[in-house]
Amino acid sequence: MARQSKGRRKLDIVKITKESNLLVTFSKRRYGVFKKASELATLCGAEIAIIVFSPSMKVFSFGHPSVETVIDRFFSGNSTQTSGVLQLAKIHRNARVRDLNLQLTQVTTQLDEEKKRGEELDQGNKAGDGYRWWESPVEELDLPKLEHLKASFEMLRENVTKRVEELLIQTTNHTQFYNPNSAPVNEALPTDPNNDVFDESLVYNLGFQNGNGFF
Amino acid sequence: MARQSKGRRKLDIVKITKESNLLVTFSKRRYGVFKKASELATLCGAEIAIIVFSPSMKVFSFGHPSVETVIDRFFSGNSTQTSGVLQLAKIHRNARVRDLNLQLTQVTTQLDEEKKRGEELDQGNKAGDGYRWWESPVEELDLPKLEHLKASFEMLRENVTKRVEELLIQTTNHTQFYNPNSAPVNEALPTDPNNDVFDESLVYNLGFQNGNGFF
DNA sequence: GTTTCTATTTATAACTC
DNA sequence: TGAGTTATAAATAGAAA
Repeated sequence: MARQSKGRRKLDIVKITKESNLLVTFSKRRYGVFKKASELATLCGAEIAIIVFSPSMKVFSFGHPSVETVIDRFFSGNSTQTSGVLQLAKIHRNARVRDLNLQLTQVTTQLDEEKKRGEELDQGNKAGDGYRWWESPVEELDLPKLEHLKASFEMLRENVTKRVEELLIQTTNHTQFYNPNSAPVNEALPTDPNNDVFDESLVYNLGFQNGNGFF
Repeated sequence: MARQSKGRRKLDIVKITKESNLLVTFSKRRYGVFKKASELATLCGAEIAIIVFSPSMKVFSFGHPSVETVIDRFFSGNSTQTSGVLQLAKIHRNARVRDLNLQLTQVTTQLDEEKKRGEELDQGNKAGDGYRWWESPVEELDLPKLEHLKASFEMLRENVTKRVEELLIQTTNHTQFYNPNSAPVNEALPTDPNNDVFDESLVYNLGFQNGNGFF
């Protein structure tokens, strides 16, 4: 007699093309991830926050003890009045300066190697300040080096972004669109809990029930 | 010959008491959750951010395309539109289109002054092979250079992120900054799995006010 | 703290209703 | 849509290195 199902099939981890399958898979796997997270929190007493945007940009979240608590802690849990997230990001960054210093040293070594390699390919133009080391391939880097590189990159990017911010505020009249020192000007966060996108996800989340107690 | 292992045993989802086991389990399951998240992102084109605090309050995070991007979008409450630094970049581009020449002139003039001032402070510090130019004051760079730099960051970011994910799961371990004024929460984790919450976090999130300007 | 090696338990892809 | 089924792919507990 014919099998009802071929059972679970191996699946390559590449974007699912078939829309219907993608939807089902997203739903199942999101559930799976949340469940795993819940178990991790319970088993190990860990705190965890997960935010997921579906392909259709719906929001789903899981937090133990709450998303806010964890994210707040992520940014050093030192939120003050103005410019909350920005301030927290700064604090967090400052907290890592010591580590970054060490990392930068290692990155320097790595970059010197890249630089040297680049010079072999283009003797005349790649030495000195003009050498665009960041365009070099990263395929041959190992994980620790990449993490160092990334950490350094994050700091530099923040510095540059901050500077661009300053330039914009100083040299243009667009501060009404973005002013890090004032309250958000748009509908950034609704005040009414019954009137925002999170509630929608809440409704979705409440639709789940399982025996593992993560709802 | 006796079996080396009894194989996987069923495990109740309650807090692990044996310290050594808890540690091992945390490590393995954290990896598992991150991997699942990575697959979800790849398979479904979803955006996802995870932040985990270990029992010892070390931080681990995973994000696709980045933790910052997802959190930023989450707090902006606008899942269709960019905000924060991304919005800044957009505004920036618009500003350039509208008034490129004037802006550049102004910025150039302004930066020339700052550059001069910076050089006075930085005399003789910039030469040499080991000069870490990315530590130099960003104030000395002009707008075009900053933009090039920023674009390069994005490229590097993508390369590195992609590579790291290939190598498995990006696991960023920050050293947590303790706030002496805040009470430790990890001890208060419920042992009852049913105390885990999904929906409450969504409500509580509304208390987190500033959704703009992550950087 | 991590990783390897099994034996099992779980998760889940494809299908059905 | 959402909720089961089934056969198989994956994850992982426990022991040990």
